[in-house]
Amino acid sequence: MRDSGLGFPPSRSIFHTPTRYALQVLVRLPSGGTYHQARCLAAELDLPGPYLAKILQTLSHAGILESQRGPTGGFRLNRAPVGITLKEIVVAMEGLEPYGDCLLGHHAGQDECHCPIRPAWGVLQHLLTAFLATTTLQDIRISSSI
Amino acid sequence: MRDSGLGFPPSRSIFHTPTRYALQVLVRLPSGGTYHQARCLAAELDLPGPYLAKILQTLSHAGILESQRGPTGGFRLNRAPVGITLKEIVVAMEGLEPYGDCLLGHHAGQDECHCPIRPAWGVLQHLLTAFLATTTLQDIRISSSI
DNA sequence: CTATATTCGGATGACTTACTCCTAATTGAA
DNA sequence: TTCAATTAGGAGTAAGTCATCCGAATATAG
Repeated sequence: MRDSGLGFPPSRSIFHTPTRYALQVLVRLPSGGTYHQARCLAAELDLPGPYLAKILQTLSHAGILESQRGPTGGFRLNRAPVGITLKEIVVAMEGLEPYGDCLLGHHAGQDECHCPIRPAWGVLQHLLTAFLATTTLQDIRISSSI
Repeated sequence: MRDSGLGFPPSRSIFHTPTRYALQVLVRLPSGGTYHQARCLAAELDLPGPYLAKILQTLSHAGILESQRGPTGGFRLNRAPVGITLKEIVVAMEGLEPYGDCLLGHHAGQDECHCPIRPAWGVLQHLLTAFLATTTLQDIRISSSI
């Protein structure tokens, strides 16, 4: 690959790293029952332990996970998977909903930007936001839970 | 907005900043004629001057722009706008094509990942890549060029 | 009550991204 | 030929992201 001279990364992901880590854990967490320790989850998914603990803490503050300290403590889902959308997870991890801005960087609202790229991009933008808003943990759950 | 404790940004854009700057310039550059100086382009678009110059340099290396030094020098499109796709611009600025990876971070090819999120996400992923590959500068040109 | 195991939360360090500055190299014009 | 204007390109700075570490708080088990 050519070097642009600006130091750009070799790949682009649609989500930030903490969001991907959060999703990897959430799709494997069983819907109820006992608590799961951050360290064990990190080991099973081969993720950096202390960093994942922070992420679980963030999800806990957002009301997506429930935490318990002490022996037999850990994290578990705070609600049924059918009630947790991708959008809620992304907002919890990254702040605002992604795809809100114009492709060119205009900060107008989703339907207020009138630059020529909008007719084509607007359709995709609405599909993306709908995808995040309607897809729940129930839809992307993994059968072989931890 | 709540503080996640991880220092996440207040907004998410689908492209990196240099890519957005590049697009802002490219949609306004007339298809031929004289050269346009980096400083003037930056002033008109209210973008950081020396940084935009670097970006124009990158676009020049990628064969999207043509550059000329000295008085009356500057930058101009190297080809007809109909032949320059969004994908080419993004690849020039960011390296690889975005949206190649799985939402959960699996690095398998676009059709090789079999995690449960794929059926829903795969459709959107193909729409996005098609959007980037088929949309050209001709489609998003701005009438009131600089 | 004590010891142990776990989350909580702040501080800190590396690495990446965004941006600036300065010195060449090159071109056009007087 | 000389000078001024412009891009070329590298080093350097600032802010953001990713990740680790450590002590405090809390809950369970004996």
